[in-house]
Amino acid sequence: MKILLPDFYQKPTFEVARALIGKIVVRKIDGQLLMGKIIETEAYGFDNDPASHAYRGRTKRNEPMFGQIATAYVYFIYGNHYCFNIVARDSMQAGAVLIRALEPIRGIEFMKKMRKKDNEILLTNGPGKLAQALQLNKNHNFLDLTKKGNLWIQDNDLLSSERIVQTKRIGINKAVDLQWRFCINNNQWVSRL
DNA sequence: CTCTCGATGCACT
DNA sequence: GTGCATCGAGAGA
Repeated sequence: MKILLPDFYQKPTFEVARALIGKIVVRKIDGQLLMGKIIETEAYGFDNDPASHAYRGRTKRNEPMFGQIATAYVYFIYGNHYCFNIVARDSMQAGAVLIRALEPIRGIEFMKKMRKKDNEILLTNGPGKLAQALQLNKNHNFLDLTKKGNLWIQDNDLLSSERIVQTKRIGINKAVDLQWRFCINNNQWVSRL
Protein backbone atom coordinates (compact mmCIF):
# COMPACT_ATOMS: atom_id res chain seq x y z
CA MET A 1 0.00 0.00 0.00
CA LYS A 2 1.55 3.28 -1.12
CA ILE A 3 1.29 6.46 0.87
CA LEU A 4 -0.60 9.29 -0.85
CA LEU A 5 1.77 12.06 -1.96
CA PRO A 6 1.15 15.83 -2.00
CA ASP A 7 0.08 15.96 -5.65
CA PHE A 8 -2.93 13.81 -4.73
CA TYR A 9 -4.21 16.72 -2.64
CA GLN A 10 -3.45 19.46 -5.14
CA LYS A 11 -6.82 19.47 -6.87
CA PRO A 12 -10.14 21.22 -6.23
CA THR A 13 -11.17 20.33 -2.69
CA PHE A 14 -14.39 18.57 -3.66
CA GLU A 15 -12.49 16.39 -6.14
CA VAL A 16 -10.06 15.33 -3.46
CA ALA A 17 -13.01 14.61 -1.18
CA ARG A 18 -14.35 12.17 -3.77
CA ALA A 19 -10.90 10.69 -4.46
CA LEU A 20 -10.32 10.00 -0.77
CA ILE A 21 -13.28 7.63 -0.57
CA GLY A 22 -11.92 4.10 -0.19
CA LYS A 23 -8.45 5.25 0.86
CA ILE A 24 -6.89 4.12 4.15
CA VAL A 25 -6.23 6.20 7.27
CA VAL A 26 -3.34 4.76 9.26
CA ARG A 27 -2.67 5.68 12.88
CA LYS A 28 0.24 4.40 14.95
CA ILE A 29 -0.01 4.45 18.73
CA ASP A 30 2.69 2.89 20.89
CA GLY A 31 3.79 0.76 17.96
CA GLN A 32 0.28 -0.50 17.34
CA LEU A 33 -1.33 0.12 13.95
CA LEU A 34 -4.90 1.26 13.60
CA MET A 35 -6.39 1.34 10.13
CA GLY A 36 -9.70 2.41 8.65
CA LYS A 37 -11.12 2.74 5.16
CA ILE A 38 -12.61 6.14 4.36
CA ILE A 39 -16.35 5.76 3.81
CA GLU A 40 -17.62 9.35 3.98
CA THR A 41 -16.10 12.81 3.37
CA GLU A 42 -17.12 16.43 2.96
CA ALA A 43 -15.35 19.29 1.20
CA TYR A 44 -15.06 22.76 2.76
CA GLY A 45 -13.90 25.71 0.71
CA PHE A 46 -13.00 29.36 1.13
CA ASP A 47 -14.89 32.52 0.12
CA ASN A 48 -17.09 30.41 -2.14
CA ASP A 49 -18.43 28.50 0.88
CA PRO A 50 -20.25 30.24 3.78
CA ALA A 51 -20.30 26.97 5.73
CA SER A 52 -16.52 26.75 5.81
CA HIS A 53 -14.42 27.80 8.80
CA ALA A 54 -12.24 29.63 6.28
CA TYR A 55 -15.11 31.71 4.85
CA ARG A 56 -14.38 34.86 6.86
CA GLY A 57 -10.67 34.70 6.30
CA ARG A 58 -7.62 33.47 8.11
CA THR A 59 -7.82 33.05 11.89
CA LYS A 60 -5.84 31.13 14.48
CA ARG A 61 -8.23 28.19 14.35
CA ASN A 62 -8.49 27.77 10.58
CA GLU A 63 -4.80 28.44 9.95
CA PRO A 64 -4.17 24.89 8.68
CA MET A 65 -6.78 25.32 5.94
CA PHE A 66 -4.62 28.12 4.51
CA GLY A 67 -1.38 26.24 5.06
CA GLN A 68 0.38 23.42 3.31
CA ILE A 69 -1.71 20.81 1.50
CA ALA A 70 -1.60 17.19 2.67
CA THR A 71 -1.51 18.28 6.30
CA ALA A 72 -4.07 17.72 9.05
CA TYR A 73 -6.61 20.24 10.29
CA VAL A 74 -8.06 19.08 13.61
CA TYR A 75 -10.54 21.26 15.48
CA PHE A 76 -12.54 20.97 18.70
CA ILE A 77 -16.31 21.35 18.52
CA TYR A 78 -19.39 21.30 20.77
CA GLY A 79 -17.21 21.21 23.86
CA ASN A 80 -16.65 17.48 23.36
CA HIS A 81 -15.46 16.38 19.98
CA TYR A 82 -12.55 16.61 17.61
CA CYS A 83 -12.95 16.55 13.83
CA PHE A 84 -10.22 15.41 11.47
CA ASN A 85 -9.71 17.16 8.13
CA ILE A 86 -7.14 16.92 5.37
CA VAL A 87 -5.96 20.15 3.75
CA ALA A 88 -6.53 19.97 -0.01
CA ARG A 89 -7.00 22.57 -2.74
CA ASP A 90 -5.57 23.83 -5.99
CA SER A 91 -6.12 27.52 -6.79
CA MET A 92 -8.19 28.36 -3.69
CA GLN A 93 -6.56 30.09 -0.72
CA ALA A 94 -8.09 27.61 1.71
CA GLY A 95 -9.77 24.24 1.67
CA ALA A 96 -10.01 20.97 3.55
CA VAL A 97 -11.78 17.62 3.46
CA LEU A 98 -13.61 16.52 6.60
CA ILE A 99 -13.31 12.78 7.23
CA ARG A 100 -16.80 11.81 8.41
CA ALA A 101 -16.69 8.03 8.62
CA LEU A 102 -14.36 5.04 8.45
CA GLU A 103 -14.75 1.31 8.22
CA PRO A 104 -12.44 -0.18 10.88
CA ILE A 105 -9.83 -2.44 9.29
CA ARG A 106 -7.22 -3.01 11.96
CA GLY A 107 -6.85 -2.32 15.67
CA ILE A 108 -10.55 -2.83 16.30
CA GLU A 109 -10.06 -3.95 19.90
CA PHE A 110 -8.15 -0.74 20.64
CA MET A 111 -10.91 1.32 19.05
CA LYS A 112 -13.53 -0.46 21.13
CA LYS A 113 -11.58 0.45 24.24
CA MET A 114 -11.25 4.12 23.26
CA ARG A 115 -14.91 4.35 22.31
CA LYS A 116 -16.15 2.30 25.26
CA LYS A 117 -18.39 0.55 22.76
CA ASP A 118 -18.49 -3.05 21.58
CA ASN A 119 -20.55 -2.54 18.44
CA GLU A 120 -18.19 -2.15 15.48
CA ILE A 121 -20.61 0.07 13.60
CA LEU A 122 -20.57 2.63 16.41
CA LEU A 123 -16.76 2.90 16.51
CA THR A 124 -16.16 5.19 13.52
CA ASN A 125 -19.51 6.09 11.89
CA GLY A 126 -19.20 9.83 12.54
CA PRO A 127 -16.47 12.52 12.59
CA GLY A 128 -16.32 12.83 16.38
CA LYS A 129 -16.47 9.07 16.82
CA LEU A 130 -13.59 8.26 14.50
CA ALA A 131 -11.44 10.94 16.10
CA GLN A 132 -12.05 9.33 19.48
CA ALA A 133 -11.44 5.81 18.13
CA LEU A 134 -8.11 6.85 16.60
CA GLN A 135 -7.24 9.24 19.44
CA LEU A 136 -6.90 12.24 17.17
CA ASN A 137 -6.69 15.68 18.79
CA LYS A 138 -4.98 19.08 18.62
CA ASN A 139 -1.59 17.37 18.68
CA HIS A 140 -2.21 16.29 15.10
CA ASN A 141 -3.03 19.77 13.85
CA PHE A 142 -0.64 20.76 11.01
CA LEU A 143 0.74 17.20 10.82
CA ASP A 144 2.19 16.14 7.46
CA LEU A 145 0.10 13.19 6.27
CA THR A 146 2.56 12.13 3.57
CA LYS A 147 5.13 10.89 6.11
CA LYS A 148 4.93 7.69 8.08
CA GLY A 149 4.87 9.18 11.57
CA ASN A 150 1.89 8.44 13.77
CA LEU A 151 -0.76 9.38 11.21
CA TRP A 152 -0.84 9.12 7.42
CA ILE A 153 -3.06 8.23 4.45
CA GLN A 154 -2.46 5.26 2.15
CA ASP A 155 -3.78 4.28 -1.21
CA ASN A 156 -6.01 1.23 -1.37
CA ASP A 157 -4.78 -1.40 -3.81
CA LEU A 158 -7.90 -3.50 -3.54
CA LEU A 159 -10.25 -2.96 -6.41
CA SER A 160 -13.56 -1.60 -5.28
CA SER A 161 -16.75 -1.71 -7.29
CA GLU A 162 -18.72 0.13 -4.64
CA ARG A 163 -20.63 3.13 -5.90
CA ILE A 164 -19.80 6.58 -4.57
CA VAL A 165 -22.78 8.85 -4.05
CA GLN A 166 -22.69 12.66 -3.86
CA THR A 167 -25.11 14.54 -1.58
CA LYS A 168 -25.62 17.72 0.39
CA ARG A 169 -23.45 18.22 3.45
CA ILE A 170 -24.65 17.36 6.95
CA GLY A 171 -24.92 19.37 10.16
CA ILE A 172 -24.53 22.85 8.69
CA ASN A 173 -26.91 25.79 8.28
CA LYS A 174 -25.23 27.70 5.49
CA ALA A 175 -24.64 26.73 1.86
CA VAL A 176 -26.88 23.76 2.53
CA ASP A 177 -27.45 23.01 -1.13
CA LEU A 178 -23.84 22.46 -2.16
CA GLN A 179 -23.35 18.80 -3.06
CA TRP A 180 -19.95 18.42 -1.46
CA ARG A 181 -20.49 15.24 0.54
CA PHE A 182 -19.34 11.88 -0.74
CA CYS A 183 -19.91 8.42 0.65
CA ILE A 184 -19.95 4.79 -0.35
CA ASN A 185 -23.47 3.85 -1.28
CA ASN A 186 -25.33 1.61 1.14
CA ASN A 187 -22.38 1.28 3.51
CA GLN A 188 -23.24 0.61 7.13
CA TRP A 189 -20.59 2.98 8.50
CA VAL A 190 -22.03 6.06 6.80
CA SER A 191 -23.09 8.51 9.51
CA ARG A 192 -26.52 9.15 7.96
CA LEU A 193 -28.35 8.38 4.75
C1' DC B 1 -15.13 41.98 28.03
C1' DT B 2 -19.67 39.44 27.02
C1' DC B 3 -22.53 36.79 24.06
C1' DT B 4 -23.64 33.40 20.68
C1' DC B 5 -23.43 29.12 18.63
C1' DG B 6 -21.36 25.25 16.38
C1' DA B 7 -18.56 20.58 10.09
C1' DT B 8 -21.56 16.20 17.26
C1' DG B 9 -23.02 12.37 19.92
C1' DC B 10 -25.93 10.40 23.04
C1' DA B 11 -29.88 9.79 25.99
C1' DC B 12 -34.47 9.89 25.93
C1' DT B 13 -39.82 10.05 24.28
C1' DG C 1 -38.40 12.14 16.43
C1' DT C 2 -36.47 15.97 20.44
C1' DG C 3 -33.23 17.94 24.04
C1' DC C 4 -28.94 19.03 25.71
C1' DA C 5 -23.97 18.71 27.62
C1' DT C 6 -19.91 21.58 27.22
C1' DC C 7 -16.28 24.97 25.87
C1' DG C 8 -13.57 27.58 22.79
C1' DA C 9 -13.54 30.48 18.62
C1' DG C 10 -15.18 34.42 16.70
C1' DA C 11 -17.79 38.59 16.57
C1' DG C 12 -19.15 42.75 18.41
C1' DA C 13 -19.08 46.40 22.04
